[in-house]
Amino acid sequence: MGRQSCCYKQKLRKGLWSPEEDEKLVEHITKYGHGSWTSVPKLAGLQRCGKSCRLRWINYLRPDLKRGTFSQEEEDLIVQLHEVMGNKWSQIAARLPGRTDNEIKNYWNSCIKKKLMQSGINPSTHAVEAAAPVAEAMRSDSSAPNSMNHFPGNSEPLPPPVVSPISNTVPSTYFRCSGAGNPGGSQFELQSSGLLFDSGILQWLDLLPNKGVPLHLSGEPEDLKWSEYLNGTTLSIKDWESQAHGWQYGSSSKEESQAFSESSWHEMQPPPPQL
DNA sequence: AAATACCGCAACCGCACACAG
DNA sequence: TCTGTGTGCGGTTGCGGTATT
Repeated sequence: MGRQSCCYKQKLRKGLWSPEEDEKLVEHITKYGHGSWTSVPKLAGLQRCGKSCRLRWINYLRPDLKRGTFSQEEEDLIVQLHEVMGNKWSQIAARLPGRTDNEIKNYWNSCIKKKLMQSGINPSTHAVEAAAPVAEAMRSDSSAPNSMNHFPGNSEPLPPPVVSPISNTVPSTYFRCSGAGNPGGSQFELQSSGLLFDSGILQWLDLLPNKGVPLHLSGEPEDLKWSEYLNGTTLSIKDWESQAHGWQYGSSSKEESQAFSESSWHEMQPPPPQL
């Protein structure tokens, strides 16, 4: 027999929040901050447990929440981050400004998962299991490059392509690469799991210590250059972001990063993402 | 129009961890 | 070192809206 919930013990309200409750909670936190969550309901005059208040605030009432449907770029980023982090929704959410872990989790389970499965991709492993899109065909093609900076049939090293997530394509973990070395100006696709991550290019995602640091999504003028990765001048995403926005991130210690993501978001909001 | 199925999302549950006493 | 408390996280549930029959 499991233990009873905190709400049961204290005979507190459960279920959907009323507008009045929301108003009380917002008013209290706006005035005093949340401090200890267990004391919030008492101080705010709510018949709820602290946990419930915390969840309501984080997932629904926070003023910096974006709401609305996910953009294609957000979806792309979620897929890429999930490939690296797995079901670490809070860590993924920390890199998507204005989105909550719960929101991302729901979106993943209700939408992205299905899309991936329809594309023959295992949403857990991100491995291609069925119908092979272009990238998979390239992978198994003996003429396919064994190094990223070569194109099939071209033994010469190539000028750096610009990498950006493909929009409106499924699966979304593919990158479209274009550059002068791309014969005929056509585009080819690489699957991130097979090439970008395996080659170490995207391992920085793993290493990122800064929670709450939004990733730059694709777009001008900050597209990543492969040569920057290949020749060792790769910026960490932190440095890159700092340079791009002229904004220095704080400490990377667990405590401070947590403090950033949890309570200092309103004081240290980074520049809005270039979506 | 009514019944049913389906889906998305808000909220709850329970576990793990950190920390203070 | 142990214990209790607070907090955060991932998984799951169930409600309400919409689509379909």
